[in-house]
Amino acid sequence: MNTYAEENYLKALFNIGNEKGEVTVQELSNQLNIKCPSVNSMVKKLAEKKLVHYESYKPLRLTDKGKKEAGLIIRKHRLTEMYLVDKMGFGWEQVHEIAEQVEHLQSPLFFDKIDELLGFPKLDPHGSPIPDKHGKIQWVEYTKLSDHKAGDKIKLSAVTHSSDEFLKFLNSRGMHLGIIVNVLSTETFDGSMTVSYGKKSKETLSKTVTEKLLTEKAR
Amino acid sequence: MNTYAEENYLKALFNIGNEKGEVTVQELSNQLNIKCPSVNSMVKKLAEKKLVHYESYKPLRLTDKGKKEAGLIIRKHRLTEMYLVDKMGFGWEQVHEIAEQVEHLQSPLFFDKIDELLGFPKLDPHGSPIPDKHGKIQWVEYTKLSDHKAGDKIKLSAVTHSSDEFLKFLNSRGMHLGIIVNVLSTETFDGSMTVSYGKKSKETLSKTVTEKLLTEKAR
DNA sequence: ATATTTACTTAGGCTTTCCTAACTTTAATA
DNA sequence: TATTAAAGTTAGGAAAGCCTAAGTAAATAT
Repeated sequence: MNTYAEENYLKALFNIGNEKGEVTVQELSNQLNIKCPSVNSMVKKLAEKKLVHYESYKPLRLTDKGKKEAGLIIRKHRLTEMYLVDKMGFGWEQVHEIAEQVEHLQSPLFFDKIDELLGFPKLDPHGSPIPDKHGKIQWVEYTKLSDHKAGDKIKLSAVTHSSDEFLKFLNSRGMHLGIIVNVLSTETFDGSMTVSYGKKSKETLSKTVTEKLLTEKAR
Repeated sequence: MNTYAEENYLKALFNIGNEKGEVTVQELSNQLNIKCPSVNSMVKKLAEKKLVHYESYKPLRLTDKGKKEAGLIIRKHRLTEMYLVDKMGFGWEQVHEIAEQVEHLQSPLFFDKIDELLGFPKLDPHGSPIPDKHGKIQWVEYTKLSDHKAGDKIKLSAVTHSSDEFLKFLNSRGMHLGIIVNVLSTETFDGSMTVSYGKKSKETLSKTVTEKLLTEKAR
């Protein structure tokens, strides 16, 4: 069994690894708000537990065992988020903080029940895939809204960041998963994009926003 | 804010204090499975935080502040148990373990929502009172089944122990809160009691059991 | 009243997980 | 290529929370 601290490292390793491929000590340090020397020694400890491939001065990688254990923590996180939104009535901007704590609970019974009550969901409220019981993730292919061009008609299917502020921003613009977005124009200068969706006939979104929005072809 | 360990001490102090009035280092040690010297130093730490009245070689008592904070933890515990039973379909024998972990979550939002979804319950699934938002407990007057005599007709309203085994034992006998119990006879030799309830016309219960069952006058 | 048992306390140590300060290795730049 | 900057590492230390061994106070028994 891993400690609370170890679980947080595994999760961060997993998330950064998926975004950027390789994980550096410094990125882990930033993500976790823990200084590099501390990260360094923890990572060596995880290497001893065969959870991380570690070589001095080289980037970090999770082992298969590490990936599995990280996946199981993320599974608990995402199941929790889904439960909080679907069954308890929380907004998608409220659930990350709570799930961050609930994910550390040790009770297969509890999470199996959540899974069952939700009908074995495949995605969390932010559109992220929920790892299966073996910690395996079924990747879904999304394209960033920022990669689209005028005339494209796509469905908003996921967000890459679940911070409170970002999601509140989306709420204030009436944006939620499932909406159909029409790209009206793009601005090469700053990468901003003008779109229409739902009742909004014209909204301009900065690149900071559009690159955090993931889409699928509208069908 | 108190640590996880501190919260467990506060809770134990509160529970033992309510059962026995005074709390000794040794009882805390037993309850928490932590050796006396460790308990001693933690208790001194809690005294510095003004949560416990501490004098060398004297029994321990929670301060008002300590009682309040302990009450708030127990509130979270009992709200959680109620939620697990009422909203998630767990059995009353399954929820203690889970609530033991959930009670440490720091999220007023989460527990307020639970409270609301449950309709602001006053009792948990074991009949224990749920402390209010100020940590104050509304004591309910119960009498032990073991204090009753032949001819008494009472309602089973609470249990004093929520261990898995004890509750499974009650389940196996078809006993649950709310049943009306008729005391048929008592045995002075070993304190055992023969009762009828529901579809059971004759069941004998040992004193070990009857003194853990709390009753109200049946109306 | 003294001796013994029991309960509590002190002393010192260990592990986990974090820190700062001071290197060392690798990568980037001149 | 030599230098500098950046990233990673080692050394040493602190706080939390536990432990065992040994001592002291209080309660009990003789």
